[in-house]
Amino acid sequence: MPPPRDQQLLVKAARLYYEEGRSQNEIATALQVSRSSVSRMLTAARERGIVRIQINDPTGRDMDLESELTARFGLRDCRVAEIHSGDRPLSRVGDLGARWLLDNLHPGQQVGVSWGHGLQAVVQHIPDEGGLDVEVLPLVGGLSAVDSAISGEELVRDLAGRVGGRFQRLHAPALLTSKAGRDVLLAEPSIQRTLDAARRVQVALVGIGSAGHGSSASLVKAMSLSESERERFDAAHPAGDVCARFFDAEGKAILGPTDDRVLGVSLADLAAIPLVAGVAAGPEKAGGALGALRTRVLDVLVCDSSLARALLARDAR
Amino acid sequence: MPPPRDQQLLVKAARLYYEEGRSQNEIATALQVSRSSVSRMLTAARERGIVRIQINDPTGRDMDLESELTARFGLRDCRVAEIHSGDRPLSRVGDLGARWLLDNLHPGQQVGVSWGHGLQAVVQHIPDEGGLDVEVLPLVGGLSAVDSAISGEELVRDLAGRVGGRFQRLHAPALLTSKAGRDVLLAEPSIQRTLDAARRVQVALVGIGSAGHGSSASLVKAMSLSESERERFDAAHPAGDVCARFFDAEGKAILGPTDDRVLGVSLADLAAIPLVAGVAAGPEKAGGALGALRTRVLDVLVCDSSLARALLARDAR
DNA sequence: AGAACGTACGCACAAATGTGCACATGCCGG
DNA sequence: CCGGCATGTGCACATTTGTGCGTACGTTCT
Repeated sequence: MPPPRDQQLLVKAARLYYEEGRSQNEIATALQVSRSSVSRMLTAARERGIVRIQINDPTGRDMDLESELTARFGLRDCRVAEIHSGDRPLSRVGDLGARWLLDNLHPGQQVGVSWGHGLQAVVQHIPDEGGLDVEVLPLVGGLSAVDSAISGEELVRDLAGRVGGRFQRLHAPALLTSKAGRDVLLAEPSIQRTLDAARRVQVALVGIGSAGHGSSASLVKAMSLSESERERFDAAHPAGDVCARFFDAEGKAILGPTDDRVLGVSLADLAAIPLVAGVAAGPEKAGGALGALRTRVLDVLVCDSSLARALLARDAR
Repeated sequence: MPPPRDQQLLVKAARLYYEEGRSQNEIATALQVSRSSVSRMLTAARERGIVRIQINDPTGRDMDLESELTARFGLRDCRVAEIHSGDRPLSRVGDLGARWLLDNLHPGQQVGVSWGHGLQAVVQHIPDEGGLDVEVLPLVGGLSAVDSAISGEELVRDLAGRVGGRFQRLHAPALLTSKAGRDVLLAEPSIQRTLDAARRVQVALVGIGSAGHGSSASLVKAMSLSESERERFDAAHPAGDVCARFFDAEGKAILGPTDDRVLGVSLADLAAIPLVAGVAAGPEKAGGALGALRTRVLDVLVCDSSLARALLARDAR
């Protein structure tokens, strides 16, 4: 057999062609092969994945805000939906979130999701094509108390259906009325197993709650805090939550009874996940999103331009 | 001014050309423009970054081991140097590490580094070309007690010089003989500032120490532990360290006196950094590297094939 | 309004690229 | 040892792609 196509040579040809922009003729001379070989080598390089061509659609995105947010908050990636009057921000953010997820989720991986309107919007915008072979996991328990439209259970199943993957369920509520109650459930092998798997996902997609808005408000109610607990919680100045884990405006986790009654991954667990994306829409979420960014748990932010501007203004130095 | 080239159309053309492999003629018909316009649109798409072409050099890498490690330990990326008899593993790993860093470090970002032979090898393999405009920061204090060849101070300066960026110094030792001593230094504004900046880097590159080998051994000495402290430390079964932060074989951080005397970022700080890469070479590092992977602080591993195989064997399920 | 400019378009031609074919080379199995 | 068989190469030709030029159209400035 003749020597298998020399990888080294393929790489060299690809560099000359795609990076330095030389013609195949020049490359042929430089590498001492015929021009037609160069043509074939480049084809081989593309086929073998040595050359990767990806297209990145900036339509409807505000790249300036994206790079400012990326720099300011040390993010790995950022998607900002340009909102024109009349647009439904949530829908545009959902679209960008869906595209981000499809760009960053690779076959064979696991992905964890929380819940919320933002997440729901993302999942709705994922085309129902299947064939990705990923596993979808819930990062927190179910929420019966909150608006049923945004239940996590559904979201996990719907997402798995659309991308064409498997999923696991977490047969437990997200919020318990006591730490003891939560700990009993945590001891359940099936719950432990799912939660352990959730901690090991490669990609997590979470909604960002903001104090007093949407589910964040309902969450607090569902914990049925005593008066003193409630006071203690308020004294810590909660700014928002991710996966029902609250933090203040500086991004400091708020522990104590409110945290002990949550069944789901912790903020530290999230920090350990290689790629965590937060989704939020609307300037009223600025408080929560700012705190979330400062927890440094998020690697990626998907939001709309008005929220982006609010974040940059509030974080002004 | 006529409306700027329709982004939407550029994207559509790029998709048809690069993803579906249609000829420019077909695209011209489909989009109702002349073929020459299609040619120009594609050029524009490349210039505006809508189409990105990257080449990925698999030379000297074992892609099979890479994907196995990636899957097994939930990494975001992995580079495994194929070692043939006679190669110096460290040199090959350094080369891959350098290439990884150049692929993942973007202009305007900050990068944090620790120290060690592995890091030194990486820095040596970075071509002295400059023009990247990044800032290099030390993640831990200096090490005078350990082999001077691997001092972090030098590494930071050398790396900054090669990539052509700025750097900051941490005017303090990594290891103190008491927590009080460290806390005094931590209170220094200049030190606090640098360390704060180090916590905010977008990319971190760290060496992985393994208990009893290389600098890990010297580190313990330099802390001058009392007998009881030493016993307590050993009882926790240290498997290795990253940035002088020790952990056991399960990846659990080892706190206590040994940890309190370190001046540098913590494991939790590292977990919060969006992209952390660990570098290690040689199968004797398996213990430390396995623990490090299990801390889930690392997003990326750069190693050689013998270490990769040792890791997979030890982690067998 | 009209000049001056910048951008985009199509045509036609030149240059670059892809590919069918014939042939070389190393390996295997009878 | 010799005929497949698989892989790689160069040649010649067909197709595809890039680009200079003349033109059209909208914006801005005078």
